[in-house]
Amino acid sequence: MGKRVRLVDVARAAGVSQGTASNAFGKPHLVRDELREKILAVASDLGYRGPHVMARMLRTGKAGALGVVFPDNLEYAFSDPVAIELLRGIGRECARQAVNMMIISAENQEQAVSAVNNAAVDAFLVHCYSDNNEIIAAIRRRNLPMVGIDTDIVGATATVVLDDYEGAATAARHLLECGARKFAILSLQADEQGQFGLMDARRRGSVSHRVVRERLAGYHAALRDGAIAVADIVHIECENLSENVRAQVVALMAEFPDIDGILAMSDVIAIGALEGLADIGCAVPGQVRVVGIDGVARGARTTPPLTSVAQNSVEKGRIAAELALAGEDVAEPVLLKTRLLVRGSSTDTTVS
Amino acid sequence: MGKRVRLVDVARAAGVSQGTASNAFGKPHLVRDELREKILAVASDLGYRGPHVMARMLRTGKAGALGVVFPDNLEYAFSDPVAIELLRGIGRECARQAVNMMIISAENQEQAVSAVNNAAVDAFLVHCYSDNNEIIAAIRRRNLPMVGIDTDIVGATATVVLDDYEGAATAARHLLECGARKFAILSLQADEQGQFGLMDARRRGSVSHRVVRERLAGYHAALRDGAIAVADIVHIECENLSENVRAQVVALMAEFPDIDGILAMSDVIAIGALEGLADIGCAVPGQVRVVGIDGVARGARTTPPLTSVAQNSVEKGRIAAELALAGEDVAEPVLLKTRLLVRGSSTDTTVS
DNA sequence: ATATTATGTTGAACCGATTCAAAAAAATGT
DNA sequence: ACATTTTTTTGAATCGGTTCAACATAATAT
Repeated sequence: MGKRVRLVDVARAAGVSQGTASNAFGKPHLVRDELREKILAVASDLGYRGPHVMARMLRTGKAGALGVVFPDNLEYAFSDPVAIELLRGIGRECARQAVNMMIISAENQEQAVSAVNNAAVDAFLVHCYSDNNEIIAAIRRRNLPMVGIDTDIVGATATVVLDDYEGAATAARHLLECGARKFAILSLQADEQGQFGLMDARRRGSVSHRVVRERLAGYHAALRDGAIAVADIVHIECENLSENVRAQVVALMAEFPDIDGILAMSDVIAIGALEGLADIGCAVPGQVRVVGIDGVARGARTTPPLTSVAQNSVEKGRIAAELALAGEDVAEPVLLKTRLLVRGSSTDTTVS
Repeated sequence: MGKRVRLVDVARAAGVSQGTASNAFGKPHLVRDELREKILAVASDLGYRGPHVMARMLRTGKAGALGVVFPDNLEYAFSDPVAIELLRGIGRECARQAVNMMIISAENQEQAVSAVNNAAVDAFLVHCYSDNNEIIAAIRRRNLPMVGIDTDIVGATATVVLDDYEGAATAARHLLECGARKFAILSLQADEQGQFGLMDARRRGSVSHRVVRERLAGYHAALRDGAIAVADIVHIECENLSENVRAQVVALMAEFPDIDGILAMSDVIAIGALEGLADIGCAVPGQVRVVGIDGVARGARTTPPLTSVAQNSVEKGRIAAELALAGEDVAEPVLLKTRLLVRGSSTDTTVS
């Protein structure tokens, strides 16, 4: 049970100063070849395992890691297809910059705060929907670069968001062109708690999640331009889980059988809607037309294939990671463009 | 641009020793309430951000993080459904134990070695298929607990694997019962390089990936019991990507039109096979029966739904994380059981 | 041969906490 | 009032490196 061999032990054994021994490992070009090899040989003899990671971090102040936080829901990060794409993009940029990826994990708010406080990282990436959050406050206290994804966090170094307004408007315009006149909007949850079911005007007026607010505004603007009154739209707040939406849509169609256009704020929701419509034998796109947002891979395999306003989540994650690691303030949010992906759930004509 | 406020500054300003100031943060019960509140107040006034993470790590030697390494293929970790389930399980256990999850990321072998060397973690989890690897050597050098998933790593603290032999045998027995007599085995890649295409007996004899070796043995044993000669089985080595397998299967059926049973070593491969069979209008399960391994969610939605030998990858990840964080040597590999999930790709009778 | 520049090495300061034996203060028992 | 026990507080040692100004040596220029 000998003690760990330290750099100073190596230096002594090799008869050099500690500074030189350090350079032999960290800045090899500063040490004469012959001497460096001797030092390395001595180190190897002594069983030195190389510089102690934590000691190096303390001295240099660099952790070599990017913190990734999903405050809303942590298990969720590994089940939602969009979150996984985000992670893939983050991972890609981390690999490029030779930085590790620290996923902050916790079971509850309190634990998350201490997880944030104990994370040895150089910057934080936060994916969430709104700001009023203990965890965000803890991150802010760390005084490290912090980049928000899909949300405006007050005091963030940078923010990366989808052009949600325009994306939603595109979806709505598309359904109008396809001939839909009676719309249902299947919203993502509007705030931390979520009140699933019919969404009245008051609730729509106090949406705290940026994504939901913007998409709602985009839908409404486009529909108004198509001479649809907002009051005639049915709004439903959904959990982002296909299974739950499926049942909600069955109920929705029972109550409002004349609905012929469904605007879903995510593909997961849209897929749930397709399943629900299939359950009640409702023809898509014959009777009801459906369009989602995200453009997830699975949408290509549903029956009918899902029309969606696609985003590039991998790239979103990558850019966010890049900005976080750069650490420089970016005043304006980075706005990512969407792309309409027309498939069978909105119109028959484009059967490939 | 003042310097960072340190604990010693707080201690001085509050008129207490540094030790007491430290306790006020880390071991509150050791400090008189009144005094602790005063220290915290002074700290807050001075703008102290709380104990420096890296300094604490250096002193205590605890990183509060679990390293997760995917040496074979890093982008892959976020695209393979099984790997994601594994990550979910690891995340779950990390959350339970209030430990963060450090994903080691790198673009190449060399970078990965230094990523491993720079990771401030308390233990490593390695998911890969074989041992002869620079990265594994680097991890071993760190002298931290190391748990292998799906592979035997020499010198690992513990190993968690599927009961691959029995699982494969189950799959083969099932197809025999369904009446298949002429078999193709679609193998995962056999070693680091992978030689995709027909797999001759020599190559089958020198498989370095444990998973492949075991599953092959399991298939063969069961088929031999069913009076099928190994020489009559067609072996194909596949990349674990549905798209590639799809084309391989089209070619396979052209060359061996009498094949009526396909044993796929993963569901991703099996799904590719279903697609390829659909391309050439081959009836499943009428003409060819297919069974995969893994039991991924998507298998429930293919046409026909995929029969598979299911494993619980989430639990596999969770157990591995638990063992890594415990850090105690476990001599025998932990063997996880499989469960046959009969669906439409192997037999018509069980249409639900 | 001497001045100048480039290269290699040294040694002490520093990064910022936690820990623990010992001292001080407060509480309890007789 | 004194001895004993318990609770608080202290202060210095320690974790294990990296950095940088200063010094020494070697190489090149004049």
